[in-house]
Amino acid sequence: MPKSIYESIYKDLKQKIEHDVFAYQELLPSENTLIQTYHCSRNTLRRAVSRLVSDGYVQTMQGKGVRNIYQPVAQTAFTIGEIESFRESALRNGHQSLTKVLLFTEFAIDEKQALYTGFSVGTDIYYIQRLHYLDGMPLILNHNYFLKEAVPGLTPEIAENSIYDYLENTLHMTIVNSKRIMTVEKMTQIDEKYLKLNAEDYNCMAVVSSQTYNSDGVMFEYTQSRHRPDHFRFYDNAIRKIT
Amino acid sequence: MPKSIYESIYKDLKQKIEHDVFAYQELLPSENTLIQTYHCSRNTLRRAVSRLVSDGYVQTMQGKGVRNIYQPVAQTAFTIGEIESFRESALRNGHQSLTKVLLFTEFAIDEKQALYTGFSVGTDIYYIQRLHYLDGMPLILNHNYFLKEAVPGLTPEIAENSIYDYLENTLHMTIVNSKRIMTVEKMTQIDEKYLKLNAEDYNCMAVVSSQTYNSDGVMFEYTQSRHRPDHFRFYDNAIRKIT
DNA sequence: GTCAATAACTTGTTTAAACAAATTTGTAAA
DNA sequence: TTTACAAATTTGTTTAAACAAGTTATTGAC
Repeated sequence: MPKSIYESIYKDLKQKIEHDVFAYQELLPSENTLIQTYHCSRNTLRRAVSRLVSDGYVQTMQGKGVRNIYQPVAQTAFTIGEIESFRESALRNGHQSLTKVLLFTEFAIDEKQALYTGFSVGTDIYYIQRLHYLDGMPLILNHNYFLKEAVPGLTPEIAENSIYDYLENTLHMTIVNSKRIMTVEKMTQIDEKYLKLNAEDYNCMAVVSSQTYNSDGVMFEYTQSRHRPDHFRFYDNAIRKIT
Repeated sequence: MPKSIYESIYKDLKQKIEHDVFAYQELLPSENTLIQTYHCSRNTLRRAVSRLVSDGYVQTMQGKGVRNIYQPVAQTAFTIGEIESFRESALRNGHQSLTKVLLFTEFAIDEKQALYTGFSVGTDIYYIQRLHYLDGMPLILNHNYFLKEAVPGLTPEIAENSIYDYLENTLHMTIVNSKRIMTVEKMTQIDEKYLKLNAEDYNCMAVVSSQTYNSDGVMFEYTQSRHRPDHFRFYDNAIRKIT
């Protein structure tokens, strides 16, 4: 339920673009026209449009108009590009998801871990290994490090369902942003074992390391997601920066 | 040279954050304070700050303030995250770059190519294969498809230096945005030959496929960049979307 | 001292207006 | 018809103001 005007306009325009109300390469109605359509101010409309620009849906051209450059992406099994849980992504793409908890433990961060996680030495952590299945096939091996004091009462049962659901709906935490780094790494024996891949085929994994912050500005999670390379796809839209 | 006020404020704040004028997890001065510092309106200041949010540099908290969450990333040889040429990226990270043209030809797009490039069937294209070296080591094998009518007068000599330099400074084209998809693919014999990797080590490549648009809303380039997996790093910051 | 209400301060949203800059359209002269 | 100029249309930038919503500091009653 959008709580602001610009969000609802953004969602409406986005939906119209996705459903071909405006053809590819066609110009959207001008700002003045859209202002009358939505009965809003120019700023509010422009705020909505600027988000479509960030999404790579449209492109604004001074003096000309706003061009629709949206083209639907061919969906593979798992496509990421936003902050969403495995469950959400699976649902959105119409797949069946299952999560198996391999390990659920807790410890304090040591010096080596502090380097790659970003947590301070001595921080108390829940460490969880989970295997995510999509339509019965193991796709992602997750190593989660959750800040213990920020995620009280976490249990293996919750981890088997959706931790993010617990965070947002039970603890009422708000997830804000997530810094992610994508790399390619050698497949380990653990990867091979759980993802049932033989290294003769692929011997690499797509690895997404992320640091996630809540609305208090606290980094409460570090996660390394190891993806089956043949079912991995990362989408991004970049806007040319000003020099 | 920033042409607008919000850009110069953005750059100044960004530079201050990178140079530790504000400590990690510290609050930035309040909007009112910064307005007085920069002698600008609240909207202009907020516009600058919102870009820092997009960059993952700061996080705004209603009622509290703006928190610095910037942490410098450990640089590997090649880090991407913005639209920039190989040359630019190499320079920025203080490395020596060299580009070798392997193939320079032209043809019309067929049906198969239309599917993955996004160009229409029959479109005239410059097709270029290039090998990018960083500090003497071959890192990236590029397959460029340039729209011929948008890039007139392209030569192998230009391709050996910087095509983007030619586009921007000679043709005065403005590059606006780029849709990118990151995947992991099996190493081909061509990859193996030119990147001098033996498949016993890594047998995969990090592949970035991109469609790039100019300021006229024309997709003028499709490129597949095949990266050596052990020197590849893709940085991204995601902001939680509204549902 | 403790607690609750109030005030002050912070960021978030929205509107209105003016001017700038780029493009397209219309008009009039050649 | 063509050209050149002016006008209209489009997006881009900036300012000002008002109110909303969340957090923190202060005040005052007990």
